[in-house]
Amino acid sequence: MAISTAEGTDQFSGAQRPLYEVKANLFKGLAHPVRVRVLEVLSAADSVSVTDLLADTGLEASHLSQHLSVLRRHNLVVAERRSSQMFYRLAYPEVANLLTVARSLLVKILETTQQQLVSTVNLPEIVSSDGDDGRVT
Amino acid sequence: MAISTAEGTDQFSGAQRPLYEVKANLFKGLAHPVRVRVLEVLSAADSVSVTDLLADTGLEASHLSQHLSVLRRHNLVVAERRSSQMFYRLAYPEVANLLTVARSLLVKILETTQQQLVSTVNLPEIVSSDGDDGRVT
DNA sequence: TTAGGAATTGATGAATTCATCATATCGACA
DNA sequence: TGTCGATATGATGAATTCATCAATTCCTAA
Repeated sequence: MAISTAEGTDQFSGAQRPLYEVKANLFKGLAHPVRVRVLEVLSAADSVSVTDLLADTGLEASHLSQHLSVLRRHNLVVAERRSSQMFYRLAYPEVANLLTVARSLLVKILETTQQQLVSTVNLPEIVSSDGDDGRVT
Repeated sequence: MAISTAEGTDQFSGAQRPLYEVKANLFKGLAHPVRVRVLEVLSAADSVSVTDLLADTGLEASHLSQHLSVLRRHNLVVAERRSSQMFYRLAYPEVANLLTVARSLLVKILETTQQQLVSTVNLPEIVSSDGDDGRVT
């Protein structure tokens, strides 16, 4: 097909990558519930420790870590060590914008398809730790 | 993990799907260069025929069709038959917004990571048909 | 009423992503 | 300096997505 994939799959593989490939790759980075959840949590707080994220998501540490690694690789988050813990935050406020706009679109779509939105409050097994008021982001 | 996947992978599988899963699923629908490209083309025109999309992308018909099917399943586009041809358009203008916001984020990211944006004009094998001036969307 | 163009569907192997487990690194502090 | 808590990395099989090819449906016009 016309759309080359020869230059690699991240967004750093040389100058000649078409925008739509880079864009698709960005969406790939967002295309997992755990990663979306993490970004939502980070959108609502300046900086969150991995420990807190573990509590929030109920994930196994290595599993979360892999998803954080994906988010880092996509330059969506940045990590910083503070003494013994790692803290993550959004790399750019625009990441939160993207989630917000995605949500608006979803509202439209779900309205039309007769679905009801469910806030994150009633969700199975997401342990709500302090600071998380369950608001829909 | 805490995040259930038992309810299916589209956005229609019952009311109890957490927002972050639905959102992740939306991003999955966008996570392919062909689909992004198609949405970009549709963002710039009211309605485009499959024939034109074929010319634009250089894809094999069945391949394009599968991606169009994904976009339909995700409610991102709607199809309409006009005599012998199928015409596609964005299901909601918000779809275009999402692409625009994604682009802004990408500009930020690529600025930081020293990458240069490349317009779609110089891309290999994308046949530029009438109406497509190669502008970056 | 059938031939042909336009588009979709189905099937298949290849490639990618995911979840899980085991192991490794890094830093604080005893 | 050795050990423990915190996090990351590596390896593996399972699941999903992709690309390609063949077959099918739908429409139009001869």
